[in-house]
Amino acid sequence: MPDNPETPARAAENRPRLHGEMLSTSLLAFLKNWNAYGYQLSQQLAQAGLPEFDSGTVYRTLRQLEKSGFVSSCWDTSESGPARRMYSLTMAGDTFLSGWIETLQNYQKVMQQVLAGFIPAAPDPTTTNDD
Amino acid sequence: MPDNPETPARAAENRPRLHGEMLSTSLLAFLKNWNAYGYQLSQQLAQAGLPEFDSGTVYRTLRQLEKSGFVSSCWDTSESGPARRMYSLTMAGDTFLSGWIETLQNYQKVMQQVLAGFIPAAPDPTTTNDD
DNA sequence: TGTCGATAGATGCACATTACACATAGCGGC
DNA sequence: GCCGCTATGTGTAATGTGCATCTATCGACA
Repeated sequence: MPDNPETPARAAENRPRLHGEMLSTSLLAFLKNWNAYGYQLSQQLAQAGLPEFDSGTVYRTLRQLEKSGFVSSCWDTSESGPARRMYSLTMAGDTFLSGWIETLQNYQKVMQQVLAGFIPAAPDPTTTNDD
Repeated sequence: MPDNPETPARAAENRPRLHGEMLSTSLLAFLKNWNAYGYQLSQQLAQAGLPEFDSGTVYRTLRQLEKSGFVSSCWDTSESGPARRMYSLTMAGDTFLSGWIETLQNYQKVMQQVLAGFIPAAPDPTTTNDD
């Protein structure tokens, strides 16, 4: 039994988080058909019903995606207000996004199968019957 | 454009990874209907078609899940060979898993809607037409 | 003019998470 | 004894993340 539920494991909170690749791929998805800038994307993530992401993390993630070659950016000063860094999806980003969609669908399929009991947890040689 | 594609961004590889909460929740799902131990779970993740996870990470993740109270464990010495740490899902783990499934489904729904063009990327006040 | 708030992007710091290599130990075959 | 497989774990460096904070533009308002 857990002796200390006071651990810094943020997963222990009530609200599940789907950070990491989830944020990256959400951003890529939003950029699939439209160009957008960070502030905009940050708001849309929240509006879409996804858990809120830290805006600093969003900006950083976008720069990382650019370094990886999945998006490209340029400054947009056509509107009033602070300049915006407009992002657009690259071919590499589109390819990566497709691969992710595949992986995600497989992941969800596995989850459903496991939860439905279609995948037994013990095809191993030694254990004849667990639990 | 990315000046240096040689960055350590492992996302630039061809194979998308779904680490983080994905590993935790996959483990919780496998433990939903059966008890199992780390070595077993590590193999089943690969057999299920999910990307391979580092076994050290699997063991550490299981300990973290235990600290969070989502799984409980006890040593199993009934079989020959090294002792196994048998894990089982707790009520808290089951609750967390349900919440995750919900979040995951919403995420995938959003991804599909975005990719299908149902969610425009610019409900903002200033920009009238991006791109 | 000066200040405030909203927009827009970015960084510093502390800590969490992860990959990779490696360590430990039980057991079977030779 | 030695090796390989099973089974679990650790050390460490790199990376990721949340939070607070910073810069800067612009409009409103006193």
